[in-house]
Amino acid sequence: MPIVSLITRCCPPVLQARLKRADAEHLAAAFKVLADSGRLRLLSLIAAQPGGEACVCNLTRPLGLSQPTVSHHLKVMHQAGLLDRERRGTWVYYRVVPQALESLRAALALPGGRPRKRAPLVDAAS
Amino acid sequence: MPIVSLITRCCPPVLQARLKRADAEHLAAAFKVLADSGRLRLLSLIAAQPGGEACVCNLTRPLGLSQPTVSHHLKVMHQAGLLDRERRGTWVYYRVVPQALESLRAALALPGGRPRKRAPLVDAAS
DNA sequence: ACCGTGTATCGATCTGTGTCAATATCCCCG
DNA sequence: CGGGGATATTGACACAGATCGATACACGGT
Repeated sequence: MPIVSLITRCCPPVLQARLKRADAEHLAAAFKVLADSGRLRLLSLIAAQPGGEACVCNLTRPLGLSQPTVSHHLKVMHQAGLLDRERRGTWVYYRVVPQALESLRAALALPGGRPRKRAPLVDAAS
Repeated sequence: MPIVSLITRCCPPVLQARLKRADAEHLAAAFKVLADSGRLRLLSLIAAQPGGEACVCNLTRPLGLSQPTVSHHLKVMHQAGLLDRERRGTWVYYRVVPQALESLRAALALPGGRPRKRAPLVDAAS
């Protein structure tokens, strides 16, 4: 089970309740995945690609990392649930899973923030 | 300059634009601070304390870590800008800096989400 | 079935860091 | 100003992980 799925279903926001040991470890594992500049650039790069997807061949050069390293990072993020992976012929395409980032974002929510249902993302003014 | 201050003023959300190398490194450094279960539990524990503050002596035992280790984690988070530090007599009190977590949270915002102004941190209904 | 290209794994290395015991520093109080 | 408790620093160690070259695997075309 990808680590971010665990986050989504079990971990309250850090500042909202005393984190249980296991929850803290899950969250830490998830943030560890983000705690690398190469991976962050990969996420950003993939998301910026037309169609929101990219194959490894398009990612190696702009990152300045070797192909094995890029492949390794992609694997880590895929296993964490941050990236979707799809093979099409010779190429493998990765795309960002927005909900994954969203659940990590939720874990950092401030306690004051209303527990509001997800609805009103569209705000009235503008 | 604390790392999260850098984030606040320079880094766009990861999925919003291609991250520059330097921005990616700053963000990674910030997430690295969160990528430890002990530190997450410290944050959570401090925030849950009455008054939102805690001295080291109140943190060592529930974490099950040695005093030097706890002190080390607190220092890391303080230098990162996640914790405020105040000495009162013999004791040192730490408290969470909510905007710090907020700016990290902002970095994970989805590209669709509107760039809403920062204003409504204090919400009307208590 | 082979070959070439794209991707993943392996093995090795090297840096970073979480951890603790020991020790130093700071501060209050008598 | 000396003692004791609270916090910080130091030094050492072990483990995790980022990186790369070499190599294995997968797929499509010929």
